[in-house]
Amino acid sequence: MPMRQKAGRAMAQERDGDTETRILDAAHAVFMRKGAYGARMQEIADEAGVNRALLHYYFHDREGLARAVFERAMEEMFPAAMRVWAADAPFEQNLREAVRLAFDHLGANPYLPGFLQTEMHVHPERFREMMARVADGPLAAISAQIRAAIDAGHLRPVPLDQLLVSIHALIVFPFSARAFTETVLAESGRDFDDFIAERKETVAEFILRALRP
Amino acid sequence: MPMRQKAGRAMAQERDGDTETRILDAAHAVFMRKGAYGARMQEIADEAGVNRALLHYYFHDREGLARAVFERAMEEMFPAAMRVWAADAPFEQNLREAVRLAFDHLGANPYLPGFLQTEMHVHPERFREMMARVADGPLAAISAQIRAAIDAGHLRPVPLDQLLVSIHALIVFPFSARAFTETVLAESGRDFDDFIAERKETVAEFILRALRP
DNA sequence: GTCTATATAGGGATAGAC
DNA sequence: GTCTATCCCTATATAGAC
Repeated sequence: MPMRQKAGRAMAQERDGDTETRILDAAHAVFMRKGAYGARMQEIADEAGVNRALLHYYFHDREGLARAVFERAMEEMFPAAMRVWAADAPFEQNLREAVRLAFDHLGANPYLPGFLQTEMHVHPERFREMMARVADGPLAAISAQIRAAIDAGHLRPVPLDQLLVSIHALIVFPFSARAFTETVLAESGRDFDDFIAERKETVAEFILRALRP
Repeated sequence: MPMRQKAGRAMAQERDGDTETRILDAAHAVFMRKGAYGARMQEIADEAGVNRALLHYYFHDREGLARAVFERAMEEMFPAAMRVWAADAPFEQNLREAVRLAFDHLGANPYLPGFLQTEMHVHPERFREMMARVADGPLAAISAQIRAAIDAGHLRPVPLDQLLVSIHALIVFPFSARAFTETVLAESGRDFDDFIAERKETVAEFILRALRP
């Protein structure tokens, strides 16, 4: 139902990219702040510097917009991970690299996990479908490497699905539950970015030690 | 602003508890499903078996209702944890017990983390204030025990805040990111409840191994 | 305390001009 | 492609009867 004719270049607002992209970027920004639910179409239009009606012209309705933002975010998350686990390096090295990469990406998009969280709660079907399309590759690659490392005796045998969830939990949770994290940090008086920078190193270590045979 | 005169007992709908409690329970149930944002007041009223106007009578507005549900949920979460960490047992034993307890509670309220997640995103101030009131005690108790165990040489020295976040991540994330978890489980064809039951045992083990000196 | 009926606002979506 | 103007619906919130 959404119609996207990119034909004749626009003339007016040439600030960054074409109008459709500007709207998408604006929607992304607002959704990160307010969530896909509490975001007002007006606010998105303002942020994009266009009229509310244009949002409907390009994305039909709020759902179309949410879906587009969601899909682009997912597509950006996983291909990067894909490359790491495709590498033919030892498990330990790949893990460290993947963790570092994930933290860099989330550090640059700290509200992404919260948004995805909400989306996955409101539209679990869409999320699963999307995951299957974009994340099955990387997940399979990680699984294969873990299995191989276990078989080779480098890692303690652990249930694969538990480990996959644990790895993601240790990376994503500090962001998705940011307010919780900050409560903990209030004690030590530490800065969130600081905490994340340190975590980038300690998490891989934590996982590897837990997996020692 | 919310007014709660519990004076004269009600006469009609006596099904479970007084009306205020029934409304609160209903709001809890609906919020778990739809989130505090997408929930309709009508749906809550239906679930409680009362009229929409009564919701306003007791809780003034949707925000008041959300706050009440949120506060009760938080107050139920942490006192239980409190008791465990107050026990004068070895760290390892307390950890296993606390993990088991947490999983039991979340297993019975699987959508609670998602709800809290959203609340903490939309009202970070309220969340922090609430955390300070209800969770600082338990957190301090855990911290003290970990520090003592490290000083005694039973645990590898690790940054305390990192560990606190990691422990909670490993427990909460599978629920808060349930759709993600289920995607992972789709591979192994396993059931969510099954996965959680197993996790109750493996997570403590995972943490303790990661902390070996 | 609990209901019915109603005021009111806010926002999503569309029609149509330019 | 982009804007203005408007329709319409939904949900919240209140007033007032019982």
